[in-house]
Amino acid sequence: MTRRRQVAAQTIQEQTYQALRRAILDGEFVPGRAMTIRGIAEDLDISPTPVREALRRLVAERALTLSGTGRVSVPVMDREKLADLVKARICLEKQAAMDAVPGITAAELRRLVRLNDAIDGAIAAGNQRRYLVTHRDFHFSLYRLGGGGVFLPLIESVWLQFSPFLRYTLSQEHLAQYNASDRHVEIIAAAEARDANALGFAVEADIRHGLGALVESDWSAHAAEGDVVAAP
Amino acid sequence: MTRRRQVAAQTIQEQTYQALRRAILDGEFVPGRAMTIRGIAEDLDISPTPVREALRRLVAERALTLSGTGRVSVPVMDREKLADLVKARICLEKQAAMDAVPGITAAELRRLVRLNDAIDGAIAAGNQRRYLVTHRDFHFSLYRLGGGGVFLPLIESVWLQFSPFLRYTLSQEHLAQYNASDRHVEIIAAAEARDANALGFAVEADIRHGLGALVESDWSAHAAEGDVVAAP
DNA sequence: GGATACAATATGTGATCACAAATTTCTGCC
DNA sequence: GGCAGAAATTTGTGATCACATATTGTATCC
Repeated sequence: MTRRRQVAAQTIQEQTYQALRRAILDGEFVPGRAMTIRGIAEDLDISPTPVREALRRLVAERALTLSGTGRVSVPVMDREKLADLVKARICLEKQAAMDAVPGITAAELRRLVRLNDAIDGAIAAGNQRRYLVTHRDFHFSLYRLGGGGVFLPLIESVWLQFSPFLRYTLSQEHLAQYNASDRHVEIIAAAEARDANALGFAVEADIRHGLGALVESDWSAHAAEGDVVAAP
Repeated sequence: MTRRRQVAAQTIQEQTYQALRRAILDGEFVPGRAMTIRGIAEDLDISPTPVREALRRLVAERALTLSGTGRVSVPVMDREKLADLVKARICLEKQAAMDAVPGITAAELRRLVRLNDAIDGAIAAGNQRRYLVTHRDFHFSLYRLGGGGVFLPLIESVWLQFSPFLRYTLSQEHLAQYNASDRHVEIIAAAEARDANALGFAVEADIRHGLGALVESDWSAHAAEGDVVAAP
């Protein structure tokens, strides 16, 4: 594999970044627990340089946080931050959904329906990781339909910030409660109707009902820092 | 200087990042013109490593863009992107301003007044760079008063994306037009009244009247890529 | 002047190294 | 067991290197 950027070939740095990003989004790193450059490099069987650069990127995107001594970890969640992430999601994702309306096709609608079915399946199976992946895919399939240059990176940064926390916080009860009132169906209906206002409101309601409900709910300090017992 | 993070000491990487970030915000890099790691390292009299890492951060923050061959440059502006940046500013900064209301003090209000005077001075002097600096300071002095963990980095990323373009686009005419209807005075009045709704609307009006007005205005392709003749 | 081919030079990338500081482990004492 | 201190080890940082690729410069031809 050459080192240059070609359509299929990617730099080691980019591959490392994507692997770490995916792992963070899927909640594979315990919040608060430091990772080491050399540890990741050994895991991936590469030199530390691309790891360093990938970590820099993820810190810049707020997926990771840098300690006073240069150590890197997934940040621990707190209630104020969670409330801010909900607000950020609402303003950004509402706008992104509305901007997506001109790009909605029948194929995209079918995709959304399929993904929502997959979300239901993940919840029924109690599979948190699959829930995170399909849920994320559902939302981003919609937002990607608008212009992707400005809003998508902002939204991605926000998702990087709350997803690890979700992995350790969402109980079966939360998921069932969330799914009992399926706002995704409303999102799909508004998208089908190409009604930007209804779509914006449906996305906002989904966020408030989902992540927003966690702001006031009871999650232990351990869940915020990653419940070691519950870790896979 | 020790390499560890102490209250006063910063890593070379962090200093490099801050210097580059400042230069980008102040429009010192011509959009579209590639910079080189070794060039910056030579300018700053350091090795390429911290430059690489700083550039990675700035790419992640969308201040810089990476070409297919790994080259880094300040992105060229286009109309759709500018419109999206305006939308992103409105939703993010409106929320951040409203969240800032509980933190407004008399000293902060005096600071905003002083900064608005400085903006007027920069416009009267036809000093674009000073305008960019004071204008930015005005806005961020307000937004910093709310929780800084989520919204500030998002807003900073957006500002990193449009500020270089402003440097090469804003004419005296634009600045005078912008300042003829001083929305900052309205922002200050709403802040003084601790009226979150009025403040949110004032911030939105300011953005629409300022950056928003540029979406429909006539700026040449050269300005989007940085007008070499007009460069300092 | 423009196009082409080739040579020279520059560039980004990943690897490796050295070193100061941070962290962990070990030892001795109460 | 807890605490303190020392020793050992690990870690992040910046520097440097090698190399494949990209870019620039030069020569030649039409």
